[in-house]
Amino acid sequence: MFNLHYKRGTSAPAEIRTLGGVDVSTLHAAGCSACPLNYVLSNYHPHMVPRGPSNAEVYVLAEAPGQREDERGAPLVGPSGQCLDLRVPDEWRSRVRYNNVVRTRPPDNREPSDVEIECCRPSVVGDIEAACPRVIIGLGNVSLYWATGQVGIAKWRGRRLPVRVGRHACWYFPVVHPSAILRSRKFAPRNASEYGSDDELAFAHDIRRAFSSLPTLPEPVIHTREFAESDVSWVTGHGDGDLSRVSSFLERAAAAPVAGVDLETNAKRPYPEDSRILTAAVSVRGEALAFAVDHREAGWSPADRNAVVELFYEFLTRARGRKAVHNLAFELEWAAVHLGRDITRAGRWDCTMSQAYILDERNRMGHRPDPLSLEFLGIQYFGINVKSLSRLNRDALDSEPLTDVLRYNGIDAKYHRLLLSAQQRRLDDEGLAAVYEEHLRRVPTMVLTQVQGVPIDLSVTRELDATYHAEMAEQARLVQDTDLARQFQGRFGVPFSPTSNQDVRRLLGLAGVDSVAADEAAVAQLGDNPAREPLTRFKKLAKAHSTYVAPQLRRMWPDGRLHSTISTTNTRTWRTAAEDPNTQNWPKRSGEKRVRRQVVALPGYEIVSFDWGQIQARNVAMESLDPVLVRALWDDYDIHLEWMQRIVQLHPAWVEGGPRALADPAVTKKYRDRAKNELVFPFLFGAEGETVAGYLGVPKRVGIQLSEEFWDKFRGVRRWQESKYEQVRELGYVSGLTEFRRRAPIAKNEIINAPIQADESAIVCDAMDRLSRVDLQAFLEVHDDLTFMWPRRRHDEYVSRALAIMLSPTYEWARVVPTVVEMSVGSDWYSMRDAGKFRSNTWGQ
DNA sequence: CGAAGCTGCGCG
DNA sequence: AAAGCGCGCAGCTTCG
Repeated sequence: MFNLHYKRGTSAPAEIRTLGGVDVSTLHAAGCSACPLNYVLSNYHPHMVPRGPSNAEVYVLAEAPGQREDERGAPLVGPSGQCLDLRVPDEWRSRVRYNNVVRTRPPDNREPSDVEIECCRPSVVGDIEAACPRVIIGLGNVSLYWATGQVGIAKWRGRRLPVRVGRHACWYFPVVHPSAILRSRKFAPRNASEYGSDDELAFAHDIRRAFSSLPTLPEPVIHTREFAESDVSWVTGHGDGDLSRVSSFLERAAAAPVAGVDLETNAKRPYPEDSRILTAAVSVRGEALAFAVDHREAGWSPADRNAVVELFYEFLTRARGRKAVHNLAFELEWAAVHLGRDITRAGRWDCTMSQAYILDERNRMGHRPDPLSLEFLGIQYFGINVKSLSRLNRDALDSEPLTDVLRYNGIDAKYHRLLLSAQQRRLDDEGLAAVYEEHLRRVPTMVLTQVQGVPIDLSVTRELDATYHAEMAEQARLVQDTDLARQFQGRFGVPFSPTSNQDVRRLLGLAGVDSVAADEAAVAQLGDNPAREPLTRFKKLAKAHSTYVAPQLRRMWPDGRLHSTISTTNTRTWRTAAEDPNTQNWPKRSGEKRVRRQVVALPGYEIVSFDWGQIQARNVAMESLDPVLVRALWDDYDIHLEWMQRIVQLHPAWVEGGPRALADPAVTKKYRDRAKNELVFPFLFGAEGETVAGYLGVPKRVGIQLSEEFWDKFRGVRRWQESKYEQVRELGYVSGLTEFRRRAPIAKNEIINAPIQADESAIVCDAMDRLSRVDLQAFLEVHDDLTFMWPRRRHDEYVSRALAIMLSPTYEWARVVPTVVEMSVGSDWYSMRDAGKFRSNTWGQ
C-alpha cells in the first residue's frame, strides 16, 4: 500500500486521506495501538524512544530500527549508525538527536508500510516539535517521503528544502541511507579521511554540508496557496480599462529591478502558421499581472490586440531591470520568432533554469519532477508545488478557460521572480555568480542557432527515403530467399519478417528469450549462414533510415528548416545537447554518411564548417600547464609518433612483421594512430598502465613501464590529475578553468573528463557567441565544430571575419597554447572538402 | 496505455 | 577498430 504511493511519488502524505479504507486521522489518533508491528513478537525493543538530547539543533531521521538497534534499544547504533557517525563532526556528536520514521523494527528489515508509518507519525512529529531542530538530516527515501512527500533520493540528496513538521518549520537535508552506503562500499574506511566508494564520498560531503550550513542558514519559509495566489491579477481584454491597465502596469514593471516574465502558448515551438502566444504575465514586487494575447477567449478588438503586443514588445526591449524567466530558451525562441530576433539580446534576461543548473548540474534523474523544473525548484526553495495549484491541461491551454490560464500564468511569472532572487543568493554564497553569467550568454546564442535552423532539401530526403526502402526491400528479399526463411514459412505458416526481432528469435529457436540483447546474440548465432549478411545489412539500413531520414518527413517546419532544440542545461559537463531531432550525431565516418546529403546550401550559398583541431589535448595543456605538452603544441611536435617509437623499442613484437615494416609510411601511420588512441589519449584521460597494455595488446609490464615513462615526461599532467582527485575529496566537486562544477558522486575518470569537456565547450561556445553578435550565426554546433551557410560570392570576407574571432579566444587561460581551426566547404553537408588549416600563431602573417 | 528501463549505435 | 567521457534516439520489454 505504502509502496504504491512511494514508487509513483504522486501524492504528498498530506494528500493521502485513507489507507486500506481507514481514515489517516484515525490512524494518527490510534497511534501505536493500531500498529501492525505490535504483532511482531520477536522484537526486543518495540516503540523505541529517540536517542540524544531532548532539545537538539540537528535531528537525524532514519527509516526504521534494524536488528542491532532492536537488540540495543536505541536508534542508529548498528552498522548504519557507525557509517553515519564517522561523518558527524566531533564537536557535534553528543548534540544530535536520532529517531526513526517507524520506531519498531519491521520483520526481515522490510520497508515499513504506510499504515505503520502513519501510526507512528504523531509520536515522531511530537518529538521533532519538542526538539525544535533547525536541521533535519533525513536518511534515505522513506524519511524523505515522510517529511516532504517527495521521492527520488538520488536527485534530492545534496540539496536542502524547507519543511513543516507539525507546528515546527526547519530545513531538511536529504542524504542517501547509510545502509546503501554500506552496500556500495569497496572497502571499510579506517578514518574520516577515507571513503569506501564514490557514493560514500558524496554522502560524507552531504553530511558535512548540513552541519556547516548552520551558521548561515536562513529562516525556512514555506509558501501557502494563499501566498502564491496573492497579488496576482489579470485582464482578459473584455473590460473597458483593460488596455490601459496593461499599459500602466508594464510601464511600472519596466522600471522595476526584477520582473518575472512568462508566456503561455498553444504549441511547443513557434514555427507553425497557427502557433500563437495565448497569454503573457509579468510580475514585480507586490504585483503580478497576466494578460490575454491570442487566447481564443481573449476579448481584444484587433486594434487593441496589436496594441497589447506592441506594449509587451516595448516592455521586453526597454525594461531597465532583470527579466526573470524559467527556461529562457523557450521564451526567447517564441519572442524571437513572433516579436523579432532583436529581443533575444535586449536589456537583461535571466534564466532561473540556468541558475539551477549552475547550482547543481544534475538533471533527468528518473522520478518526476525533473530537478530543473519550476515544480521541483518551487518545492526546493519555497516548500510549495507551484504546478499543483492549478489543474490545467497544459497541452491544450487554448481550450482551457482563459481566467484559469491567466491565474496560472501570473503565478508562474511571480515564481520566476522569487526564484531568481532565491537562487541568486545561493550563487553569491557559493561563489558561482560569475559562472552563471558565463552560462547565461549561451542562451540567446543557442536560441538564435536553433531559430536559424538546419537547411534541409526535402526532395533529397524523399529520394533517400525511397532509396532506403528499395535497399531494405532488396535485403529482405535476400533473406527470404534463404532456406532458413523458407523453413520459417513452413513452420509458422507466415512469411518471415526481418523487421521483427521476434521473428528472428523464433527463426533461431530463441522464442523464449525475451530481451533485446538476445537479438544481437541471435544474429551472431547465424554464423556464416547466408541469411546473416542481408539481415545485418537490413538492420543497419532500417536504423539509419528511421533515425536520420524519416524524422525529417515528420519534423520539417514550414520554413524548410529543421529546428532542433539546443539545450545548455542537459549535460553534466557544460556541453550542449540537441534533440528533436539530435543533429549532433549524424553519420560522418560510418557507412550511412549519405544522410548528410539532406543538408543543402540554398542557391548562391555554401556550407562552411570549422573544426577545432586537437581541442581536448589542448584543454589538458591549458588545465595542467605541463611544460612538455605546452611546448609540443606550440612546436606542432608529433607526440604520437614519439610514443609509437617508444612502444616499438620496448616491445618490437607489437608491430606486425617487426619494426622493419615501419619503413612503409602507411604502416607507420597506422601504428602512430594506434599509439595516439591506445596510449597517449587514454593516459591524458586518466587510464592506468595496465589498461593501456590491454589496448595495445602488449604485456602488462610493458604497459606499466610505458606509464612510468609517460608520467616522468608529463609530470605536470599527472600532478594536475591528482589535484583534481584531491579537489573532489576536499570539496565534493570537480571544476576546471571555467569554474563549472560537477558534483559527487563522481567516478575517477569522470573527474578528469569533466573539466576537459567544460573547457572545450566554453571555448567553442564563446567563439560562437561572439560570431553570433556580428551576424555570423552558426546553424550547428557539434562540440568542436561550428557550421554556417554563407553567400558563396563573399567567401573570403566571411571566412576571414570568422577566423579572426575563432583564433582569438577570450579566455586568457586558453592562450597558453595556439588555437587551430580546420575549415571545410561544400554545397551540401555530404560533399565537404578540406579548405585549409589555420593556426592562431601564424594566421595573418 | 503510458512511463520507465535496457541495449546498441551514431556523433564529439 | 580499439580510449575515456559526454549525449539522443530507435526498438524493445516490463510495470503499474
